[in-house]
Amino acid sequence: MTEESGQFSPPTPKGRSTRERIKQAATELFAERGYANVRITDITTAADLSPGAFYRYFDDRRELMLELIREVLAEAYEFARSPMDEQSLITSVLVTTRRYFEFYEQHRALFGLMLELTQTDAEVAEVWFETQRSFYVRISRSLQRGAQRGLVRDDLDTEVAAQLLGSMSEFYAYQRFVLGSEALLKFSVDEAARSLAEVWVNGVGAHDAKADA
Amino acid sequence: MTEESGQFSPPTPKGRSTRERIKQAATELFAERGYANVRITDITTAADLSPGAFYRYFDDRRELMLELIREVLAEAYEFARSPMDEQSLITSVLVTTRRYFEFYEQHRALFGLMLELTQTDAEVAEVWFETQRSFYVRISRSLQRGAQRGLVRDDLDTEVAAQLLGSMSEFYAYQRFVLGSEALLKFSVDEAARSLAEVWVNGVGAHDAKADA
Amino acid sequence: MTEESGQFSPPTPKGRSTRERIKQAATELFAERGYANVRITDITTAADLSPGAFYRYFDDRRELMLELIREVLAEAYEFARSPMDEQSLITSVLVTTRRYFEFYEQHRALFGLMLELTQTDAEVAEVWFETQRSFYVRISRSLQRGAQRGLVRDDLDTEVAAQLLGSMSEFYAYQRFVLGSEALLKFSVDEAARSLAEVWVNGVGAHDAKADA
Amino acid sequence: MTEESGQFSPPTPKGRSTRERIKQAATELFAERGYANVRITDITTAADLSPGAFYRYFDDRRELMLELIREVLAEAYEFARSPMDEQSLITSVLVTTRRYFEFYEQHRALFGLMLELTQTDAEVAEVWFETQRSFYVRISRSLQRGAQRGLVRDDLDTEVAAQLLGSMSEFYAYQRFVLGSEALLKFSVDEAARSLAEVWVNGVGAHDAKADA
DNA sequence: TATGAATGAGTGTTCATTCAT
DNA sequence: GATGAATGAACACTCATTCAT
Repeated sequence: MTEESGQFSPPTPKGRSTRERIKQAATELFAERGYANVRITDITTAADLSPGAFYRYFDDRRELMLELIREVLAEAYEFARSPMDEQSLITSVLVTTRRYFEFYEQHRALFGLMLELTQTDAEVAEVWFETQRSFYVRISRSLQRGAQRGLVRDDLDTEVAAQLLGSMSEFYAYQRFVLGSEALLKFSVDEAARSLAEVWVNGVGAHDAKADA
Repeated sequence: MTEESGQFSPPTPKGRSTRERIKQAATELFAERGYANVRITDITTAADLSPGAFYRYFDDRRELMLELIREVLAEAYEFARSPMDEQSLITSVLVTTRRYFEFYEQHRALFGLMLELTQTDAEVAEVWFETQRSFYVRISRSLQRGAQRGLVRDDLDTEVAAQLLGSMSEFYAYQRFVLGSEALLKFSVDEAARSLAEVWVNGVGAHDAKADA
Repeated sequence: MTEESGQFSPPTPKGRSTRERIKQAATELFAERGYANVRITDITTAADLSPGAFYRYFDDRRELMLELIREVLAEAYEFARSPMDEQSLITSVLVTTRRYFEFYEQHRALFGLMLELTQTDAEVAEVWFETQRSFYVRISRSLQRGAQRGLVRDDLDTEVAAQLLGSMSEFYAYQRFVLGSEALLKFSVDEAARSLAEVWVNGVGAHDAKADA
Repeated sequence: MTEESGQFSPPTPKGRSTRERIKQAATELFAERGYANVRITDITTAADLSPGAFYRYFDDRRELMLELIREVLAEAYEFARSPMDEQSLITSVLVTTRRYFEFYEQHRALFGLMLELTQTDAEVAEVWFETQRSFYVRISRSLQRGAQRGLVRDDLDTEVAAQLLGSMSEFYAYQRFVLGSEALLKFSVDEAARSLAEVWVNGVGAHDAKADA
């Protein structure tokens, strides 16, 4: 009656599978119609359940949504913390970018959800920012290492640069995988990843720029 | 019965001012709470009107929202079409970026609205994409001119590059001005603009990269 | 301010013409969509007026409707009181029926209105019943005269017969002119009138029926 | 999204009984006040339900109304198709008329509803016309058989006659049972039925009319 | 005489949520 | 664990009506 902390863990296998079915159904529906346009009964119907069943597993739609987002961001966080390959800068960036795009595409439903809700839901914003931070930190560190080895301009503010470069990847992925922006579809994901790596590496690389000649 | 297309144009000054008041109130409320959390009566109350008054001027909340977004994007479109200064590449990018950030900050309420809704509302997506396209075209052309003058690498795919660079600016602006992301606030807008211009120019500039040495 | 009895009589010619325009527009709209589906603004729009103008001439929609119905029924009442031709019974009935159908067709909009509203509006029912009564009286008297001359069965209850015969004409007219019932359209109005007169005259006529032989 | 055609069929007995309660309550209210003056909350209140419950069983007021009318007309249709007694013409007509009046009186609420709405609702008109058609066909056939046996004038257009005679019965019933027209109440239903049968039989019977002597 | 802006009560409808079965 | 009936607050939207201009 009065238990209200944390998420409900069903004791039986049947219960656990039902809970998963709800999450699965919700993910698909959110992707199709957006959070605002999905009713709880839509979810239960899609999961082949009665309306009442929902409340055995979640308090409300928001709780379910938060759980979904937390899960994907936790995975992304791990992803961001995995060791960076000690290859050449451009290869390294390329590999990372490709993996990132793969991950983003696979979870596009939830990334879309996140972007629909960050402005409105402080908790969504918070978990997202936290994950971003870990990405930015990772990029920033990588840039610092590059600077030490003379591969990266040493006058570069690695923090801002990391934010900018991260933004570029994330927004490109958002537009491509979530919005399906036609303009971007002219090029393959791989071409985009390659261009991105080039711009990135050049953007921060040490060299004799002629740009302002 | 008969399709009423286009928007209602009040014949009297009083009507016109009321219509504007509604738009103003709505913009503010959308910014504060997000589209999904604003009721029509919230808008009319904020505009000091009775609920019914809304429907004299708009069919529904969506129509109003679309008009707001269309307007700001039309302005942005003009902005994107204004001639690019024939200065040095980096100065040019810097100036443009600053102006873009200014514009974005000033209209952050509506850009936020747009990002909340693109996934859900096809018409929002469409007008936004169209505006983006004009930005991308502009950037792309500018890169081509740069390549002809030897300022920009000639092996660069200017279209993808334009999309990537545009993405970087837009998402940075979104995170900074709409979400108010703390991580970004460590640096001033001007620093960000400067870094962005540098990364950008270097990213595409002709030079002797040492990155892969 | 406090004048509230009877209907408003506009002092100026312009006012009078506007009042008529409203009545005209209302009649047409009621015919097209039925009373329940006509808004006051529909009427004023059709009459090329602003919503407020309506209230200069009528208290509300019901008052206007009642006036329209009263007018047509007053005319019908006069029609019912006009002297019956002293011709042969069948010719007389035929002529009357034809005239009745003509009148009904011409005013089908208002007869339809009446039938939509009698169940609901006691005043409509009352004025209609009164008019019917005068029709029934007339038919009844005519039957009595016929009986005196040996043209009509003398065992006939002329009152009930009058009601039945009146019902037949009125409902036929309603179905044909108001509802436009397709089934009835197979025959011309004239054929229907002729058949009606025959059935009628035979139905009440003195004769040696073989029906129950 | 997907068109939900047909009516909702509650899976449990409780649901079925609630659905019936709504229909019952609606029928009574429509009879009392007319369709236009019955709110959905009036119905749910009368059925001892909350407003929302209505929508579990019906899409809107119109759907409910259509179902009620369809049901009564389906029953009437069966009634009209039941075999005609092979008695003397007048007895046969009398018996049928009495049964028809009984049926009409019993369902006066819905016949009233029908007449309020035929002008406005094309679907109501359609189902009504169809039922009428079956009545007319039946009368027409009966007249044809009578003509073959010499009981009915052979110069009679049985189709028009059937329409006229049907109209007479139907409208009489409408005025008497739905409107409760005072003028008609002077005579008992039985007297009316008898007179109607007489007029009817004489109206179409073979005989030596003196009417035009 | 006419306009059109504004009102606000009234109503239909949705949907998260509860609960008896 | 699951159902589905029922609730009722919330909200969108309509439209008769008033009134300053």
